[in-house]
Amino acid sequence: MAIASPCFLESEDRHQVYSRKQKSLGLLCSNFVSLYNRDDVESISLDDAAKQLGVERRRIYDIVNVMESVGVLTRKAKNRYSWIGFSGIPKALEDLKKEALRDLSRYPGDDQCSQVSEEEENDRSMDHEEGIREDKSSSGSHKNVRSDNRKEKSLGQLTQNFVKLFLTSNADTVSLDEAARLLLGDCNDATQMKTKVRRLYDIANVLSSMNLIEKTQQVVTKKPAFRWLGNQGKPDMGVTVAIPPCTSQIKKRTFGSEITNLDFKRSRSVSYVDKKPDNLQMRKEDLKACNLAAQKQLQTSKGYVFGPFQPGGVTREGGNESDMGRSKVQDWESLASSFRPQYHNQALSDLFAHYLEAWKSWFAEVTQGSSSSLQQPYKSIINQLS
DNA sequence: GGCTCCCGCCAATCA
DNA sequence: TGATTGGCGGGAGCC
Repeated sequence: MAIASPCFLESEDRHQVYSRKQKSLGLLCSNFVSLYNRDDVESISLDDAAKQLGVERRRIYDIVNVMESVGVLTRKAKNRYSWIGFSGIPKALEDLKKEALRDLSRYPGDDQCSQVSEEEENDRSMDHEEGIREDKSSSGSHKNVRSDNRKEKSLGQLTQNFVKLFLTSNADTVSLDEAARLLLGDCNDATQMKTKVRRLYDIANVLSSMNLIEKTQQVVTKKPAFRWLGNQGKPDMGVTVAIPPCTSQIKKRTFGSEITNLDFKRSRSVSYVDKKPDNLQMRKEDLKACNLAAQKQLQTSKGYVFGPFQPGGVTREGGNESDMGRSKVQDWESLASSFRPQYHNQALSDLFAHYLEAWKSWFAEVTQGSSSSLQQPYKSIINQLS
């Protein structure tokens, strides 16, 4: 991690043009991760983070709330968080998925996520957060109601509900409008929608920067939307920069100064997308399949978590052996014999090895009990790839 | 001109 | 009661 000299940056700042991108929450999140994603980091002071990153504390609250809700860090005390790291994401997502499924069984046929989440949110604040943020103002029901209402609208809770949409819905992509509508339930108030979408933009930026989702377009409408990338964690953050405590106080927006983050394009790592069916309506059988897929996630010795595997173009559910198309098998076979990638990059080699393993297990599952004549072409491919 | 989302006000909550 | 937390929406940058 490179931390530029603050004073150097400040002198450079004067010649920089104000850019929104340089101050985005996503970039701030990347810088935050660069700063703290180390083995020796246990405790994080928000004051310190704000100072190091050259942003006001308010912005740190935004990103830690989102990060906490996906298990990257956890609140320890006032102004203090402990760093868990990206290894905490799979567990948090698993918990979220369980909750979402529990919600579904509690509200069969109800696709209004907001309604589901309200009750569950209270459960979470008690057990998941180990009572740290337990509502201590238990005297007076009005206060409780207000507090719950506030919690319910929190960025962290909204993040979890947003993530649940991906974990349990059939949609490949979700636009923020759709997400806002689903999370708001029956409420169609334009102002509330606008506010909710604003918050979802904030959340989406942070989640994108953690590679949990990526921005894309909806196929039909071409509207901007987000696709779930899964919980592969964050392999590498690259070089980022922390910033200008030379300017002792945070000023109001002034153009051409206060560059708090350097702009850099992170190359996205390969994503391992969870299997996604077609529409946003949650159905029990889909959820079952979704859960099954989650159980099959493979964790490599490197700590990366890969999504469920299935060769592209093969329909597994609802298909039978003969449907798999012998011609397709022949194609793979010829491809495997003619194309042999050489990966000099260790990460790619690991990834390839992972997929080979996944392919083998998928093959074993699919061909279980099938005729040996059907098995033969697959075996041939595996042998060649090995 | 609509989308995106930074920014900071200020209310709620905490210590 | 001062400090911390964070919901909220105005409005500016971006496309």
